[in-house]
Amino acid sequence: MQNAGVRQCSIARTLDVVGEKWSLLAVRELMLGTHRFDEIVRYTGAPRDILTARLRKLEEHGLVERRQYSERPPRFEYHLTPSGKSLLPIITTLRDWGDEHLAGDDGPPVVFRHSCGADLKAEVTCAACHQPVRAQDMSVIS
Amino acid sequence: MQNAGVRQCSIARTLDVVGEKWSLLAVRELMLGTHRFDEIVRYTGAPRDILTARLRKLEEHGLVERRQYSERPPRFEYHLTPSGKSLLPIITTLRDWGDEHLAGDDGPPVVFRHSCGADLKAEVTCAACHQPVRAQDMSVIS
DNA sequence: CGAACTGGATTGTAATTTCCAACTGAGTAG
DNA sequence: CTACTCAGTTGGAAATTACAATCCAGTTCG
Repeated sequence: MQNAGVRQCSIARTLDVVGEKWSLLAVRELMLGTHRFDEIVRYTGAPRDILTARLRKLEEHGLVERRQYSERPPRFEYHLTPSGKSLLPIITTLRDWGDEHLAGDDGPPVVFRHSCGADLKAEVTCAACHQPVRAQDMSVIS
Repeated sequence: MQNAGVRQCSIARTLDVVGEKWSLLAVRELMLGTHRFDEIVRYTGAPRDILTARLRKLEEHGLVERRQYSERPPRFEYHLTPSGKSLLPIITTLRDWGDEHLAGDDGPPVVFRHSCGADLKAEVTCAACHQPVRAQDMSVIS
């Protein structure tokens, strides 16, 4: 047997679906309300053919829905499914990490507004005790 | 000017650092307490040369520290810096999404234990109102 | 009417990256 | 002396990506 020892886990499985360079940026755009192919191309900078492939893959996995909004000429829009929308925590934690650790010397960050009125700054908390989670507070169960 | 319109944001910047296939898996291993090159190779399944490149890149960006723990023979260990440890929310949200949406035919092997005693299940909450964040509760500020 | 333009791709080719296997070098164990 | 380990490096094939050009079916402009 080869490949023995490779850790099978949800992290790896998730990365297989959304771990490629342009996938999460496309998801970002869809969350931001961009739904047309050409706009996603423009705002992400992705090569058109790669973006096509990524959108198809996201569709296959049920994260994205391709909706025809015009029959003649055939025109399509891309929308996140509930499954795709639930990537929000991933997007926000990525954004927050970048905000904190990479110089935002240029351009306005992507800002979400939460329904409570504040700009959304995510906190990761423990579902059991509701305290913010820090690396030093956790250990591994092998 | 070309490339006009590409959205500059923290999400893209973060993905430039940790957005490649093997980077986050290497970070996962380091969080799990794996610190030796060969072990990381074994547990992630990454090609050795690619892993070398990824670790170097993470080191460049200050997420990983390369420590020599034996001079003769020369032996090294990799450790997360505080900056690297702060990727925890990203890792946990990726894991949680996978747990929820991708068939875990073989259980969720990577489990963190929070200091409160519970298995860590992350919740993303709004730092202002402390309510869990859902996609429909947020809007975009362009 | 014809010309240019738009959205949504597909295709072809070149450049780049990835994968894999083999090899290196400095030891250590038997 | 031989085998084995760690921590990579190297070389070449295979796969993926980038980028530009093309296509098609309308729509709008003049």
